[in-house]
Amino acid sequence: MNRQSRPQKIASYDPSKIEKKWQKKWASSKVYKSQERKVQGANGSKYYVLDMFPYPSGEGLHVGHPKGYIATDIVSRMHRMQGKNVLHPMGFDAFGLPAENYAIKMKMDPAVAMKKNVARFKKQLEIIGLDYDWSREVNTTDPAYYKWTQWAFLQMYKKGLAYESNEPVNWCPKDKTVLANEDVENGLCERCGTPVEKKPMRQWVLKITDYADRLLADLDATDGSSKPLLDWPESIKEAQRNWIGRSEGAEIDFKIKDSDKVIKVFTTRPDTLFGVTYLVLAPEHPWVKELLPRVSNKAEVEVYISKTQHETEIERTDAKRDKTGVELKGVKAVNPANGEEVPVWIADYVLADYGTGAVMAVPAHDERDWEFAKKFGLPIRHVVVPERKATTTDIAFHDGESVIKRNVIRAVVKHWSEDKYLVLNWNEHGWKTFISGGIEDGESFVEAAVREIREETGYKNISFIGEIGGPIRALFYAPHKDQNRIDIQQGLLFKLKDGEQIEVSEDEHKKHTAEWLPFSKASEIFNATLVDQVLLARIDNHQMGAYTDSGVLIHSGEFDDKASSIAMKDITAFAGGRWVTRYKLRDWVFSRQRYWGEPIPLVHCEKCGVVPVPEKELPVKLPKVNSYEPTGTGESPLAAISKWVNVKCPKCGGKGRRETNTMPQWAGSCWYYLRYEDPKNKKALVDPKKEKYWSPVDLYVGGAEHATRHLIYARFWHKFLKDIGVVSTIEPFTKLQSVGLIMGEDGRKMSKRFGNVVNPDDIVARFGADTLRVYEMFMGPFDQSIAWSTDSIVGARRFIERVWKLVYKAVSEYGSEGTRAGREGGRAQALDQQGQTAGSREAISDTASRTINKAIKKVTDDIDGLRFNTAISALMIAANELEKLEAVDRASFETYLKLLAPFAPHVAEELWAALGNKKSIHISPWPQYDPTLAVEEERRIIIQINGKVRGSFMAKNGATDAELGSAAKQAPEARKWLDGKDIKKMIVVPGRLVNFVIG
RNA sequence: GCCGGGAUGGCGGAAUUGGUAGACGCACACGACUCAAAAUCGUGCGGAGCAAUCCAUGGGAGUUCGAUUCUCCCUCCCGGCACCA
Repeated sequence: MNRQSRPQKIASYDPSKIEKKWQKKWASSKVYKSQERKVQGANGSKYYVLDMFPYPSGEGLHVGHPKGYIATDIVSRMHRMQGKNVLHPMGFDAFGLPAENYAIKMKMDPAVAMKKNVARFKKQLEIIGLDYDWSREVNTTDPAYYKWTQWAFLQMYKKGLAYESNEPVNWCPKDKTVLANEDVENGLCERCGTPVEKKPMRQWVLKITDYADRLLADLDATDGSSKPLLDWPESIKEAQRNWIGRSEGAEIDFKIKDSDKVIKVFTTRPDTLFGVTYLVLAPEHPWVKELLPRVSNKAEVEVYISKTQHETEIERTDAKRDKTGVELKGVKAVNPANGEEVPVWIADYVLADYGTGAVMAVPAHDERDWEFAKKFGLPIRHVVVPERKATTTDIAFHDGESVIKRNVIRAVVKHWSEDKYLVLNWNEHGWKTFISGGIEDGESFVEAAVREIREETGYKNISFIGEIGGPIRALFYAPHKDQNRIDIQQGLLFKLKDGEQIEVSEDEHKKHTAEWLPFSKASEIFNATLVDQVLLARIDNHQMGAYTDSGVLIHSGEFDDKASSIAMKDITAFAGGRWVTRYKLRDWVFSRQRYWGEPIPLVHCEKCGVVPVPEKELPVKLPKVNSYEPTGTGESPLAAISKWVNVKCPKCGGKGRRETNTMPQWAGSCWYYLRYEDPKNKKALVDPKKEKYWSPVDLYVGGAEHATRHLIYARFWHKFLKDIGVVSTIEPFTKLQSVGLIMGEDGRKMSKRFGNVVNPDDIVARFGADTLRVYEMFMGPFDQSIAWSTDSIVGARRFIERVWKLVYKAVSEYGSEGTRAGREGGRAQALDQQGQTAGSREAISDTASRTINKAIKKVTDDIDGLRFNTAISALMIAANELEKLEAVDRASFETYLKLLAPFAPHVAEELWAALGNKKSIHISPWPQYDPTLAVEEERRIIIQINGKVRGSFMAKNGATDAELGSAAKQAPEARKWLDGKDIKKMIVVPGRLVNFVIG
């Protein structure tokens, strides 16, 4: 090829020259504007791609932030080129603690600090070349925006979903505000890490629990077909399910003896009701105060209550901590199932705000109750036991024979010095079993066991270690007595002090001999009923405490012998209880005692009580104050501005006082995605027509850390807005994709604290925005956390430069030396002007178009599936293949640029223009995949011998199995293995492989 | 503890109705160009072995002609929930 004909006019790649130029041009020509005229278009043609809008902190962006924005940018660009009306907006979420704390630190007005930060963020986003429609920008701190946040709150208030409460709530002493449950992580304030205290405070609360069932159920809803309504990562759905924490169970009333009061308990295990041995109330339970006068140890109880009140959440909820509690002496509760009187305790392991604040304690079947009972010496009664049935025919239950029920002990005896167990070897049957026997009148379990051990083995110095969990029910046939037996077998663990023995009776000796079996040989123990195996497993796994699984009921009156799981509802009914559903989700504490948030639009009137601000007076603007510092008094700094606070009551005109609490950080983000659809509307939150056109969001991309806050809150608001007719869909976000973090080069989280922050501006300056974009998308699977590597980024840059050079092949090799392609935008010459033979031209363009065609499919599918790393890989492969060709026809190269355009919009646009195109590549039509081009004439067929790859050969497409088989047999690699061998079987996978199975 | 997701070369990662493991990129080595270096281009690059070949997708079993892919058990890592009755 004639290299001299390379056009001189295309300069070498210099991102700093082209990127700003195109960014300006795109903005001025409004390439990305989601035009209103299209709002009238067919509904199917819209595509709404949304990023979780940033919170403009003072630190600016690091390279991890734009990762999600680049992804949505790529997706939205492809959809735009595919002819859809794309909505890809951006805005800022700027109310709340972090911004306020930053402003206080910098001694600035939060509003001023926010403006500065927003400007900086926007600039940082701009240089990356993102295709946002900035005409739709929203900002949650803009009064024109928060007017509608306040409006939505008022609608909730009117529907009874916002209520005032004085319950104890999470209080952060450092940030001096109450926190929602969601803002507390392991008992610490999510923002500052300070241990959270429980404090009764006046606060506004949103009744999100009213929506708990819908929030949960719609996670698994389908869209009418079998497709899930929410195409969300399973991990996020699961996090929400956990957070909502639905559980079904029974509410059961325990009467207090000599009182008309009733203690309601909530339990998920009403089947264990007959095993209740005491009740426990939360120290805050309202009855505690009322019962106090009749409690004989009043002082002790009061000390305990005040102690628990002074604990932080982290102390209170530490499960590893020893159980504490105190009995309300003199108070008895009556078990409605059996009329038994049981003591009543208070203990801080029972939470006041879950269930009913009281539990029925069944130590035999609940680990916490077990621990508590052991510590305070309370009785333990087993009522649910696992069942084992003999299965071998000789000892399986015989139909028709009589059935005997017995209480039996099984003694597991450890050797005094070795890791061995004492078993009986039954002469007649050859069984090895643990020692067992019935209980005689007046004997305890341990006494019975000690007697049996002595009688059967002669060992006499025995010490008791403990019960091996609860009893086990065993069903089997005893051949020597001709009877079916139902044994309730209690396992007991012993250890011998020494080997001293007494004489064993002749009788016993005939039956069996004692033997020591090492633990490793435990499988030799006769296991027809499996009871001994269960005992060993319990010892091995240290499961000697509560039995928490289901099983068969005992000591349960008329419910004996029934399956516990089936008896649950019957026992509930029998005890006069109710079947109920409970959630872990708590109502959303919605007020903050801080300045920087939306004012809550309510007025407190001496006469009328709480009065909502009339809608026409919205927004209630946040006034300027002299001091932003939180007061810590339970009032926000707004309380100090008497001009603002003191208003006329909207209802009676009398003296009123504005609510001074503000909304939490998460308020504005609950509905911002709706405002983008109609950002300037002064009359409504969103115009119903526009809402109907754009909603729901088709793709939502953001951090997984929002799983149990923003994403639950937003779903809650959305469902409420649906209920009042503001929105048309039951869920806001159809598809959700979480972004994997970009870690620092040291593998730690990117943070100023670790000094490992990489600034995107620096990367753009050094390598260009296109390189940054390609690199971030190429790093690995999009949702995975991967460490940044400035070393590896050169790969992305090299790739772009190789594409840049490919343009020479496209414009010159077929063109004359007069080609003016280049920065002047001269149009490339048509293919056939140069002296090439038609045949080779065709061959080359055929190869090129096949290469491109493959890439079209892969790139399109991968962008749709958000597999950007493999899409880029496909682009690299295509570039490598094009490079090998002597020339590339223009059409193929232009198609290639289109595929590249979403990833590297500046380079693609520059080269596109260099080829003479006048309109932006970003509004050119997306290429179509041609399946006929994918059909190849020949394919490589793999030869396998016994499943191992031994060679390959080329075969015509469409060759029959027989043809492939004989061709494979002829191949030298196959001959080597097949000669002199018997071919037992031949497997042909058409178009793939031939496998010979030989002896 | 319960639930969800993972584990593949020196590194990031490819590979799905079970069919050539390691695509693509980084790093590295050698070669070309250069006075030299950088850049660029070319070649190689899982391990062992001169080779034939063998071993290899966290570990162990199983199903199969054939397993990174399916089943069971185990280990470790990440994430969510957690004294929620």
